[in-house]
Amino acid sequence: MKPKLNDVAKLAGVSPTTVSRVLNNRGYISQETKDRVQEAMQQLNYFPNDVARSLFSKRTNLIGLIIPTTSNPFFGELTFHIENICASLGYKLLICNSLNQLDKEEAYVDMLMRNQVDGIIVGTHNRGIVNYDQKNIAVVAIDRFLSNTIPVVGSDNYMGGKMASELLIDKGCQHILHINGPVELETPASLRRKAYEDVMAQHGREAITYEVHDPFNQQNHYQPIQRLLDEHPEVDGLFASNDLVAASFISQAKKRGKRVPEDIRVIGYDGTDTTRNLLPELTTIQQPIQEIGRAAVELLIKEIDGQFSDVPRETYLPVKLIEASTV
Amino acid sequence: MKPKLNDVAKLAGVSPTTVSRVLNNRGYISQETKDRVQEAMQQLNYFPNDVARSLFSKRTNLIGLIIPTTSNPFFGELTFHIENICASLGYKLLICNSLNQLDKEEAYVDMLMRNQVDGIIVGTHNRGIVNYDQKNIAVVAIDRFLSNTIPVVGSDNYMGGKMASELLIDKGCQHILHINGPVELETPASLRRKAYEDVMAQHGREAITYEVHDPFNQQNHYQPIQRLLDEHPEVDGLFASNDLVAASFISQAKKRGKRVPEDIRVIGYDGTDTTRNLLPELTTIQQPIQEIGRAAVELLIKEIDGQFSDVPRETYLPVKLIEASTV
DNA sequence: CTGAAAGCGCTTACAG
DNA sequence: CTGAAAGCGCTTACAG
Repeated sequence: MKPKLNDVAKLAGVSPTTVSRVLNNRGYISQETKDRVQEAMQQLNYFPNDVARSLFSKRTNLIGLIIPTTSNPFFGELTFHIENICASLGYKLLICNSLNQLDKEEAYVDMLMRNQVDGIIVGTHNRGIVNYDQKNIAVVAIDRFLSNTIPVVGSDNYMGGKMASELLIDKGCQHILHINGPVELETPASLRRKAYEDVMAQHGREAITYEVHDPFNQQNHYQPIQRLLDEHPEVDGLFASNDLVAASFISQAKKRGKRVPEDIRVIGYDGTDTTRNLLPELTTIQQPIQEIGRAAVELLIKEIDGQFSDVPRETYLPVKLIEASTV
Repeated sequence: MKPKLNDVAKLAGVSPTTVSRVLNNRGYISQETKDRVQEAMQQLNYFPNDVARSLFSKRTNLIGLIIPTTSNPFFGELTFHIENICASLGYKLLICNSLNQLDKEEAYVDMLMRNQVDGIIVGTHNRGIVNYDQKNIAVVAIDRFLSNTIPVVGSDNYMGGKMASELLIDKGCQHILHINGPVELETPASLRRKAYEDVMAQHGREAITYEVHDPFNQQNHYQPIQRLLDEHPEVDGLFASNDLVAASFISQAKKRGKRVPEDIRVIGYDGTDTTRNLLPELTTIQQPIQEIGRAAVELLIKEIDGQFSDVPRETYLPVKLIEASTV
């Protein structure tokens, strides 16, 4: 059987109270008993049961992370950074891949609540249906407005969309199209689209956006891209709202004999390490993923600690243009 | 305050025992009290505290997953599938990115033990230093021999290495080189290398392997690949032990004016969805990631349930050649 | 400096 | 069919 605090107490010839005290380094204890207790712990190979501690303290140091899927490189890297930062601050991560499915997200939130997590970081699309406000728990959202009170962290989407669109203009493209996820005004990411539309308007161009329904599922890229290429054979510039879609577009365009960048210039969004490794030719707007993760965790912990007033409602971190050879 | 079981009991006018019984649907209870209790739970918005339950049951339904990093597409996808399968079986995943650092891995194992996880899935390289055998906990390893008793799950590495090497031979390559991680005989993945060496020997060729020290860090690809290209300008076939290294190789070779596949044929290993999306040209050996995840979880749960005799020591799942245009 | 008691929110024998 | 009691492994007032 696993040794428990009481076993240590007996072996050391002290009360459980005393063992707890040396464990938590709290209160006055003579060096002698401290040594004796520590030796007993060593001898028994004792380690404390955090479940019991949590029951008492009402703190689990557990954080729930709900994202579409770690399979996606952006979320895979975000998860890595968030976990890393959590670990350095003494928090542990419970991971939930919702695939943007509402029923799954709800089930995950229930699970997290029952497990008494101290807070939740949400990076999914649920059209605001899951009501986090009523849950009475610390929440931070990544790139998504969940409610009027839940803080949002993300990249400077408008600036990113602007930089991408203007770059295509500067390169002399005449027919610049855009591919994005489903329109949802509540998402900061739709600002990428807004920026594209604004830039087009400024230059007297028509803004044409095609929608990919679930951008995380590669299967779903095919159809809209085919339609786009069919309906707009004149396209000579494309801004995709994420790198995977940009990659799909490039493949399909090449299959039609189009050359990139000679015939069509392409720019993506995200700039993950994985994309940079696998497709270094892709010009893209790079999100500061580590910083987004850090900000999300730090703000969440402030909420957990009750310092709500220190938490800004919106935090947008700067993006960076990575110009490579598809543009 | 969060309502607790006792609050429900009071509101329903029954004992806590009864509430617990309807919660767990155990024992005989009249339909009437059942209804009354359920109504009280609804009214108070009650949900049970799993921390308290775990303390009693000595079961957390928590599984720890230790991997190098979810940033890597293989591990990102593996994590997704593992979490998915866990969720469908009522288990939750605590994620640990060790970056293959021994001290981190040890700290994570400690943390997991204190949190009373029911089992651990390990997918990292630690040269067998962390002694999982002594930890007295259910463990399954992904592609790694942790000890004589810990079950291993992985792809059929030898077959994969053989298929890759033979394909290059079949395509007429004369100078086939290999890039792999650090040699460590304890890892099943070194079978990819062994297969390459065997195939070369069978065809009277010299086997030449270059090592990338930490294949998960793209920075580390550069030097060995440069050396390879400097020292073996005659190379006309390359088998890389993972797709990211293959991608790095292709980029660097192209910068030297080499054409792929005309001058050098290249084949990778892993075949993740992300690679298939971003670099569909890459010929690769695809691992059955979902099946690996499923097997790992199912075996772990068998261990947790004490059915140790049903758990095979080694499970290797079949790989698949995906032939595209780099070969 | 140290210990006995009560309690964190549940569950399960044991009675009735 | 239902309840009082004890306990899961810890921690913290409260005494001394």
